[in-house]
Amino acid sequence: MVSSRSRRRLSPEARRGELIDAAIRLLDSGQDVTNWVQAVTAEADAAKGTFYVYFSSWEEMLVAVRNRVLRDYVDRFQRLTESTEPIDWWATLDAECAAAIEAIARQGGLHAAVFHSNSALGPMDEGQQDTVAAIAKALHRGMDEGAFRPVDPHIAATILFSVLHSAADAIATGEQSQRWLTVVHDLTRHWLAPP
Amino acid sequence: MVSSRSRRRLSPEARRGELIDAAIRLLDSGQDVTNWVQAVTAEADAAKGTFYVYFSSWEEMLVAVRNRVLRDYVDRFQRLTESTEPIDWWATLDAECAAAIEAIARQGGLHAAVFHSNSALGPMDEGQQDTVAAIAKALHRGMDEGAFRPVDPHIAATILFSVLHSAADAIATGEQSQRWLTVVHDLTRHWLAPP
Amino acid sequence: MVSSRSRRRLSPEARRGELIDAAIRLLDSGQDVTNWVQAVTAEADAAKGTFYVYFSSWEEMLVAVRNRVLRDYVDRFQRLTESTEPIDWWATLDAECAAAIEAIARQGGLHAAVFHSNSALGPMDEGQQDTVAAIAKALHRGMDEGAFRPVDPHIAATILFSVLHSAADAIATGEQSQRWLTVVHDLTRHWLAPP
Amino acid sequence: MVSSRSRRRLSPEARRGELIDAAIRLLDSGQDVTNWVQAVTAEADAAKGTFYVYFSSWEEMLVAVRNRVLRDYVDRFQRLTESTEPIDWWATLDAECAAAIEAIARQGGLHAAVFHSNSALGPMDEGQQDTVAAIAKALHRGMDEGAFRPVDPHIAATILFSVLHSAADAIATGEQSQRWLTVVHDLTRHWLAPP
DNA sequence: TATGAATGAGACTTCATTCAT
DNA sequence: AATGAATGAAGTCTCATTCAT
Repeated sequence: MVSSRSRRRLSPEARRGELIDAAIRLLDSGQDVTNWVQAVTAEADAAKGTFYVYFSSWEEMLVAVRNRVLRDYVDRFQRLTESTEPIDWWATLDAECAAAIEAIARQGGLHAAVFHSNSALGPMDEGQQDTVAAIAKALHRGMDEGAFRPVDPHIAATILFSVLHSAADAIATGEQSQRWLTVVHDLTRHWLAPP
Repeated sequence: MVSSRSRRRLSPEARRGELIDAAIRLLDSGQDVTNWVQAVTAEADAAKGTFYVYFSSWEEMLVAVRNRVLRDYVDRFQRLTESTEPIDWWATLDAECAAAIEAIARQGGLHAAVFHSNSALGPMDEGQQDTVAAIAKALHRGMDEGAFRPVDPHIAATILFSVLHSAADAIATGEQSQRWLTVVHDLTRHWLAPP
Repeated sequence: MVSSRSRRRLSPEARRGELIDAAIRLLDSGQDVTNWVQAVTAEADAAKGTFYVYFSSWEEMLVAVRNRVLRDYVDRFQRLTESTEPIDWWATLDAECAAAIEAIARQGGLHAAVFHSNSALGPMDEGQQDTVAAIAKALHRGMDEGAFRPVDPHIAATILFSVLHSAADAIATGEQSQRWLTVVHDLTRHWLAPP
Repeated sequence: MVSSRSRRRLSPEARRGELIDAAIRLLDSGQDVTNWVQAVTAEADAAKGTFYVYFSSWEEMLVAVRNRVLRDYVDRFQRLTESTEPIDWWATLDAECAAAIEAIARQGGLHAAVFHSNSALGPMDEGQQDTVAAIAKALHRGMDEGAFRPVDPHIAATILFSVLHSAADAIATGEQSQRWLTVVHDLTRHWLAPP
């Protein structure tokens, strides 16, 4: 062993953050890790025991990762909903779809771990619900302003979320992103545009 | 405690079938099993070692389960594609959607295991691809016959598959199935009906 | 590693017995073991995992050891109580005291582990209670037959048990057994002999 | 969460004393503590590291606790031995027995920890020997003054010590203290009273 | 073919102790 | 003197898989 790490004393937030960062990096990398705690602490240049100072189990870390990942989405849609400027809903929808697909497809392993994990967190856990709720709120406002046809916003948001995921998964496994973007664009137009 | 079972001699196919049945029952039950081989053999009233007579690893069993589960779907769509009768595409689509959602929602754990499994089989594994391909073929014929608007059949099938899953997941976690069926119906109409 | 142990297949009772034997041997040896499961399985020429086939934790093994050790005592006193022969109570008492002290002193580590363990088993656990009860019953009969002064049999048995332990501990740490035997003899005479 | 404590500066003796007090409180409480250093420092409202400023290991703390606990007993018997007043030996013996039983029974966990500890300190460790020696000395003087029958004082003291412990254990687990006191009283009379 | 006792690598976790601040 | 974040050796336990019967 070469890199004799010397005790790095950090503030709890900093260390916790470094651990989460390391976990995201590994999750994202798609490597086939079996010993996650060991791998993450190595990646974060910390001792194995340090992990358990901040997380009482690997599950708890997954929750933290999930929260950090979803926060991004929630924030974006929240800003949208709270904005007082006039919004070009269709341009925004297209942009968000493209951005989401691109982001998910890029960090392949991460999203699989965060969303497809068959761990203690069931399908549709809290974090995911928040995201869907944020999307629903935005759609709701778009309907109020007449940009979208009235449909159940919660269900529509859930479907949208799921479609974007499909697209990203497909793109991540090698399908052409342009075709998918076109189809998604076409789907949203036909589905949500007012007559 | 003397077990009532002692060397039940079965034909290999029968024994293998019993093991798969047992696995499906357990997978479907949604119980939090950690020790799968042990649980399945107990459920099938067989000894642990017997498992390895028929499957060389747990992964192999998962493949067998997956194949059996997907065969259903594939068969239905195949029959549709091969039929020479005239088909009422919209009635068929509605019926298939409703049936799929109902089936997936009912057997919650099983589908999670088969589709969301984070095991060696990646997202969009072979079995799933077969299913999607079967749906795509059916959609394709529907387009040829003018019932559906022309869209990329593979992508459309993938999206449909994913939407049905979302619906089933939502229903399984307690949402009202009627509302979802309505929205899915509405979505397919607007998306796929010719102008 | 040299002694490549080859899979020895034993009946569950035999294997369980071997493990308990090994545990008793080690406990008795007084060695300072930290990793008991590892040490016991090595001593029993078994794999570590085998331990957990028969005991779900080290505590459970301790209970088994305790039970086996105490069974001896209980049996002896039971035989005494159930005998229909006339009994020379004082000769018997002296003999039992000497035998008990000798046995306990000989297997120093074992009794310390079994009785002084501050583990989940509180002081005066079930096994110990059985032993005391067996002694009490014998004393009771001795009183009935007029050999002993009437005293509370349960309390007297408890005290006797504890005095014998003290004696054995003292002898095990090097004190002269003859002096102790004399004092115990003298104590029982004065305490229990009828006026 | 900002702790209200911040660098309470105490004199070394005071801080050491607080730590021992905290340890005694916890040991006495009978709670099932696994993490002693952590528990004691929390109880003493000090930081974990502070423990090692005053004790170089947990064993050292146990020694300190033991010394403080045994000092009480030793002092009482020492005073007895050194007193020049005439002593009513039987009244004193009864009183000491009752007091010891009561004290031990009350602080159940503490005495178990101090006397039954299966730690590095064997049975009959130094502290216990001091106590027994102090009792022996008192008995010795009582014999010299003709109050007690001559018996080996060291052995008698050891037995007495052990009997008192039995009584306390029994009372602590719910038996009636009055019965035990009576039997102990009766035992000492018959055993130690001159003819 | 069927069995189930046996295996052991390795995952998970703890906690006394250290040490930079 | 006091702190508490960091450490890592070492313990407990699991479970897919093997193999003697």
